[in-house]
Amino acid sequence: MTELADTPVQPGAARTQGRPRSSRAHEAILEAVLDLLAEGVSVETLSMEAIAARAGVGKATIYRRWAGKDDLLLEALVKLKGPPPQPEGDSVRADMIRLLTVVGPKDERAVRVMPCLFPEVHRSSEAYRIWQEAMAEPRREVMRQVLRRGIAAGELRAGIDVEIAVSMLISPMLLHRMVRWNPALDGYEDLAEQVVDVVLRGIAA
Amino acid sequence: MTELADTPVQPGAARTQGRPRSSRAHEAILEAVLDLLAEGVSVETLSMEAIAARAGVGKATIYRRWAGKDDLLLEALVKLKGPPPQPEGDSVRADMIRLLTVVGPKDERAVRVMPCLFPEVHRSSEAYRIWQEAMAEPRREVMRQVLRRGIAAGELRAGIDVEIAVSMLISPMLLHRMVRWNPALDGYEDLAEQVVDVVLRGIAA
Amino acid sequence: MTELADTPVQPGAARTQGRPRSSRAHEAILEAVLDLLAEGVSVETLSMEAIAARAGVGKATIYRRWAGKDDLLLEALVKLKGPPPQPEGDSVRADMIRLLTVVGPKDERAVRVMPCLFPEVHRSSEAYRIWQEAMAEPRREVMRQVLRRGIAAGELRAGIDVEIAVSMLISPMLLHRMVRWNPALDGYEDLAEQVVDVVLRGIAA
Amino acid sequence: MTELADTPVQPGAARTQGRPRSSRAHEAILEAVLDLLAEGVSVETLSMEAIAARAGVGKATIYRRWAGKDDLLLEALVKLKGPPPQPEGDSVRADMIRLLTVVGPKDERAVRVMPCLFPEVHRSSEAYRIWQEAMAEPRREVMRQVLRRGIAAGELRAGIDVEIAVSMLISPMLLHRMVRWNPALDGYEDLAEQVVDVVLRGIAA
DNA sequence: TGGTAATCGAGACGGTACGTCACGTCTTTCG
DNA sequence: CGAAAGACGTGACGTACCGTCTCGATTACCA
Repeated sequence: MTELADTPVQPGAARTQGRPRSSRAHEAILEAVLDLLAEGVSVETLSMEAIAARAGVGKATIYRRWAGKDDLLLEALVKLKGPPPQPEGDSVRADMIRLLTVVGPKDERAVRVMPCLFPEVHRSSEAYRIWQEAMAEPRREVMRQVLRRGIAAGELRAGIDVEIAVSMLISPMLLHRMVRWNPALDGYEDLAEQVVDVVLRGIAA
Repeated sequence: MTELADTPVQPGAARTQGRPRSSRAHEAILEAVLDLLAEGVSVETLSMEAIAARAGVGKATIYRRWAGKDDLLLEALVKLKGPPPQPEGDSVRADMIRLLTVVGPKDERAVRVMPCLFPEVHRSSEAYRIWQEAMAEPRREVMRQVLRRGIAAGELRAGIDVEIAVSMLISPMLLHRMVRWNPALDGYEDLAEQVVDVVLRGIAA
Repeated sequence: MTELADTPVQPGAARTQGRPRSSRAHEAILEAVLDLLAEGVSVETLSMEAIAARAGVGKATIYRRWAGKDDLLLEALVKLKGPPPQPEGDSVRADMIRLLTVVGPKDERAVRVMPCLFPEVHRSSEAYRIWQEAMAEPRREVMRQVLRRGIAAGELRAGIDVEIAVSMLISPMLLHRMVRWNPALDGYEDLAEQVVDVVLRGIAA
Repeated sequence: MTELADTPVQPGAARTQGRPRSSRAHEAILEAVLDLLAEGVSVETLSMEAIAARAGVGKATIYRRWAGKDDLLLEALVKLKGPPPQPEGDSVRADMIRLLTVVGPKDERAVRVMPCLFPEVHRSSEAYRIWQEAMAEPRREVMRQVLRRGIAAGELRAGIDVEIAVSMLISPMLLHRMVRWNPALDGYEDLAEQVVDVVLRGIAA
């Protein structure tokens, strides 16, 4: 295969000498990971060799950038999820329901990958940090703002604990999407609505 | 190593001829899995060879009993968790809080293993089935009964959806224990109390 | 590929437990080495992976038996050379010429491999030992006997140093066959004759 | 590392444009090769990357000058050996013994490298050519002259084959020095003398 | 009581993937 | 434009496990 072109990655970094790292290779690797996952390869059976072959890249080129499979997977997933959705401000209830139900266009792959990140996130503090910063915290922050707006508007009680409310809203949805924790909920198309209703009533003014 | 004795396992099964399977080997294998996990071996780096060596058992003896690592791990975890706790019936609130905070004596190992089961549970329908039957459903059932008792006693509104309430109660605790999903909640020793309070107010009569 | 059958190798050795090593695999590996060499693969470009693939064997099966490529090559060559030729006893001169010119049926491969053993023999004392015992010494011994018979018959001077004579007879032939050390000798079909004549005259009675 | 100065090599060559090649780099590379060998790195484990690093040179700078490792090694060895010794003319016997026993000051490295050249010399006709021209032929030529002088002086028979005599004299010494072909000769400090005596007697007038 | 049959620990089997290393080439910046 | 630096695709290295398959040696049941 002909070698990848050479747009440098990290142009302002300390490394200035030598041939710069190819951004095309970088992208090709991340794309290969997501492609293979989309084709049904499970995260456990996903091999670095297959990724390298699919990306048309040497294994060393992957290991030059990421410490291991988990590291790579994490970045691929962060790239996949993209920025969190923004509330429209109609009402706390409507905003919340929308936030809990938005599904990105490629979320099919995300649903497959996310459960596989749990072991890694549980084990590595670095993975945990990335995961929190890139995925969890931005989404929590959006919900905090919605709740605070509700408090300011008098919809919600002033003394409520925003963190707990956020966790209570997201957790059931997350577990349901990820591992279908309670099969009895499978029929609920309006699960988000019901969760929001219970929590909002629980913290209403 | 000297061979394990041979108290038969599955004494009433169809296999009647030949040497019966050693129940000592069975136990030794499960113990080896839990020991290795307790010693800090992650589930991903846990190898069948290490298990066999630790248990003083041939690899074939493991594969004769379980289909693979996931299968074995699941059984080890079920054995570890034991039966779900029983409510004492004081009040819905007190029972719930107790159910959400009980920690078995060996739960240190369980916390380590559980996140690693998520990928497997997400992928394999058989693992999902076992996990639901042996771990999730029994615990959900206990909580359902508490809630129904609350309805019968007039503490809770009659029309509430028990399944949703159960999921809303457990999910934040589960995610917190397993992956510390919201780091802001780390300081809450009374997290269970607060979650229960919000939900109960949300579904109060 | 179906697994190789299971005639044990080293039947009297210390290892008695476990599945015995397959002698078929052993043979297949050595054959693969010689086949690849015969097909023109140089010793430097000969890879363990190619050997394993050709032999239909896992790489571990090779490394279980030999420490590395050199070790394996040495055994393959010893197998290739076979036992040294035997003199017929006509006369010292005729016997010597025959010994110096005999070429085994597969010597084409031997000529290719032998020069490649020199670095290894020079570096590893173990390789040196095997090479001496299996290849060099048996051939030297045959020549010693011929010379001693010549002394006993009065053809050769009694005080000659047999070791030096042997080295002087073999060395020019060896260097010529292996690296064509002196290109001016290329045309000599009767090189062995001439070498023998000079040495015999030099040590004649 | 600071760049090497740039005294041009080949000042009169066709390349006139651009920066001339640094003769310092050339020397540094050859020195690096010999240094690494002297430090015990075997020829097989000697890597171009290590040479470049030791010489403070980019790999491309090496490949710009030599086709590969063998090419480079050959030049390093030729540089190491230096010109062949000159006979003093006392007598054929004394000259020969001196020629066969001279050991250059750095021959320690030469002894290590020479056996490693055999595979290369056997395989590559280009390596063979360089080796013959730079190392073997000059030394053979010196010995031819000594022998011819002996013939002219009536010391040696007129009809002898000089090429064969040369090969017979050098070969046992070469094999002994390089691979200790016959361990029984290890104790001979006067091996050269004995070899010369046998050959001279064999070709005496 | 002696044969039959399945299991035992042990470890070799053909494989796959690992993470590293070196190859020889290519692409930067610097002098 | 040559220099160093170092990334590139390639491919072999030697190791670790995978899940399967012999081995000889134990057990139990059943005749």
